[in-house]
Amino acid sequence: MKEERETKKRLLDSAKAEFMDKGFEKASLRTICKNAGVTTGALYFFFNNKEDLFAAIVEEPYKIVLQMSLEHFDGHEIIFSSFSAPSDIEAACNPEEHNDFEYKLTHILYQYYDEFLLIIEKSQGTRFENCVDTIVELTEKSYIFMAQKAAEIRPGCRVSKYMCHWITHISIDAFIHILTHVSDENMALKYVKKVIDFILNGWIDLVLIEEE
Amino acid sequence: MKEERETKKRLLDSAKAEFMDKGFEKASLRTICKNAGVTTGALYFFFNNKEDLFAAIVEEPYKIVLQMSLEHFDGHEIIFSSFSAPSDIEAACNPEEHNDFEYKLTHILYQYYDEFLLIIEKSQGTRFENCVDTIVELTEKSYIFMAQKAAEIRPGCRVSKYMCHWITHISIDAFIHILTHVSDENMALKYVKKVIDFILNGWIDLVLIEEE
Amino acid sequence: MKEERETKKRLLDSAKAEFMDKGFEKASLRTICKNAGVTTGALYFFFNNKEDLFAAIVEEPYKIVLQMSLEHFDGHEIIFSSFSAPSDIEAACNPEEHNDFEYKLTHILYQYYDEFLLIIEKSQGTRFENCVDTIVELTEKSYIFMAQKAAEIRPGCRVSKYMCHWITHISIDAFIHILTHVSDENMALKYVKKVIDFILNGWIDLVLIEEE
Amino acid sequence: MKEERETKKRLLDSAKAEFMDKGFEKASLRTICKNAGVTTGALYFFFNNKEDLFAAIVEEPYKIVLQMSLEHFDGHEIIFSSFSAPSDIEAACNPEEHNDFEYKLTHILYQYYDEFLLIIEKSQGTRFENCVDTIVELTEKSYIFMAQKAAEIRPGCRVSKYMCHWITHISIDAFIHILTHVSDENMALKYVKKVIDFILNGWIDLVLIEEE
DNA sequence: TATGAATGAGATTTCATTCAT
DNA sequence: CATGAATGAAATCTCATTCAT
Repeated sequence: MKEERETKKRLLDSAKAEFMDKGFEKASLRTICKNAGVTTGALYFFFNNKEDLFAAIVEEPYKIVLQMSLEHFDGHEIIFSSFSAPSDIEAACNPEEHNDFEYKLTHILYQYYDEFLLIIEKSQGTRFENCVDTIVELTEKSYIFMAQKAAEIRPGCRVSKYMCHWITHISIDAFIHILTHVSDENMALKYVKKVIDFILNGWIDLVLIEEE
Repeated sequence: MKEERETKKRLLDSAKAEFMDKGFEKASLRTICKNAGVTTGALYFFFNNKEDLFAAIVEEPYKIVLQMSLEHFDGHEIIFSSFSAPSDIEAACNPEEHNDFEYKLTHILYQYYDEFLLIIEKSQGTRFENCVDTIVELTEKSYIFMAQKAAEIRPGCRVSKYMCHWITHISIDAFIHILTHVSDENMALKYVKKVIDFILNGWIDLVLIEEE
Repeated sequence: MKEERETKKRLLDSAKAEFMDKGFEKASLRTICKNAGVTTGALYFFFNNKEDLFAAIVEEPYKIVLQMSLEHFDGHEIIFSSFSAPSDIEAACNPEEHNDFEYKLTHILYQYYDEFLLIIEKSQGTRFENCVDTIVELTEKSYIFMAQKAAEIRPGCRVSKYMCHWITHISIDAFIHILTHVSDENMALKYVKKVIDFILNGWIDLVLIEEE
Repeated sequence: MKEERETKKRLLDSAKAEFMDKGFEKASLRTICKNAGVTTGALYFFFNNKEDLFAAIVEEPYKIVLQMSLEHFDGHEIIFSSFSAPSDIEAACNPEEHNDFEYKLTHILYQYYDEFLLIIEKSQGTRFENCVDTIVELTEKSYIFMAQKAAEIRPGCRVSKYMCHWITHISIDAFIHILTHVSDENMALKYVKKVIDFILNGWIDLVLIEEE
């Protein structure tokens, strides 16, 4: 029993190192098995194939973030739906409101540091290669929703879909950039705050276009 | 003579399609040759190896952009060096000043649309895989230089290296995002302008940190 | 278990035949595998690469001879160091003294007949291609040492390094010549003896030069 | 006309360098042509194929040596045929008698230094790969003839074919060894003399076997 | 004389996966 | 639970040679 877990764990550790080193596609199952001290056959007892092995490493952390995001943005929409006065939007753009989710997200990212690096930088060739896009799409809806609310209040303005997409993209990309460039979580939190400020400050003018 | 060029051109076209489809590493020389209607040996008459073939497609466009950027940022530093009054920086941040370079750059990117897509998204495994980083590094110097000038004028402030890096990153990344999401050059130009406005508006507050 | 060994053995046998036939470089792994009745992939389960396959055939016999030689010549130098009278050298040149090592060597060579033929004549392109030179270098030291002792006793004489090298070369080459021309071990032994006599009779005059 | 010769000469020079560097089989015609400043097609105007190119470099020097040897050994046999007294053989073994041919041979070898190195060390895969054996066979006849004459005079003795072969082998091999280890012709001549002395001194005892 | 394009067969090596044991 | 053998297809690259121009 113990040994069983041992072997599986050794395989996962070895795989993590190999995937991190070479990326999914160039990683060699032979090497993974050799470093885990088992033969290739053993690997196929625990995992169905190469991608399954990769998934066994990254899937859980990814699901956590996905779930967190879904819950957050679902809540978001409910709040936005009740907006009526311009001041509501301003309030929603108040950075303080954001700290909670973004900080929790940052914490998760650093908790599963290796796993998210794998998803972000080494997942090409797996079903995780578009995870970031998925998160972007999910986040995008909120931005569009908020932008539309803002547009209703500012007459003569319409929402630029593309700019909503871009601002979402850099919002998510900021987390990735910080994760891949800053190893200390506390430092990361400061940068996250700075970036949020920067984005919230300017985003409305960016996504709203004055009709000609 | 004509046929000669024909074959090389057919190979380049076929290669472009295959690289675009599968990326450099997964692209198959066999397939490229088959689609070009020649044997693999023929390919090696024109190109030394797989990477050389890739380079034959993307090198020239890349060199153009690199050269353009070098010249632009060299000129930049000269201008910045002469700054003395705070108003100079404000003037430099005036979006109008930027239009020239950024618009020319955008034009080049769309002129060699396929080639830059290859560099950006399909060059992993070649010496072009870090081209974007190279451009970022090159651009970063200007941002840092400008930020330092701004810090001299605002007492009690210092420059955040990381934030300079990030703002450079999203500046360059914006071009990439637009190129990969917007196929019409005129539309792209509008977006470029919007993004520049957004960045120039907020960047100084982002890169300057108040000393505690 | 049995089959396992069977396949590896079949591969080694097939490889031996192919290397013998075409030499290392022109030998085809395809052919080796085809004749062994397996796919090329199978070969790479047992051996890392072409050279590893070659080494698997010849390494052990070579190590035996190398080890034997090292031990023999180490002992040699100890004996020589104690020489004082001219008669000691004469005694050392007594062919009877040599029989032991040279006969054992001959026996080993014939025991691994094919393997040594491969090393001697078919190893170009492998790390074994200079094995003979290695043995020559190793043997040469003894000749030089003995020659110097002889020179001390004959005043007005000095040692010709080149001639020491040449006599070593033909000493070793004699074994190779016999191995490649005489298939019967007993016959070979007689020839070895004859050759040793011939060399020992004349070598001192050959390697010593009268100073002018 | 001049250019024509120029091209052919450049090809030959380039080929000589490449063959010397890589040996016949690993030499690349592409490289040879590139270094000669012509295309592969041009090579095939002057030479029929790779081997023909090699032959164009080494054939003449080889023919000279072959012719010299044939004449020498033909003359030899005539002389030997007239032997009757034991003293005749002793006289024939007098090293002075040999100087003439061996010295002339040495001179030729050094005159075409590169070419003979090619034949000796780099001709594997061409029809010249057995040139040395050919010369040995040719020389061997003389040794056997002389040995038989000697045997007639020493009753109870017979000739060892193998030993005749070996002594011939080292006689020829000595020239090769000197050529490949000594670059100065005058030094080489001294070594040739030494070696001839060594061989002539002992060879009769070597090739004659006392009948049991 | 010489070019330059093209052939076509060959080489070694890598790899995820399967399966009987 | 794990072994270890084996598959089979694919990969890039090299090369001597040919031939129309």
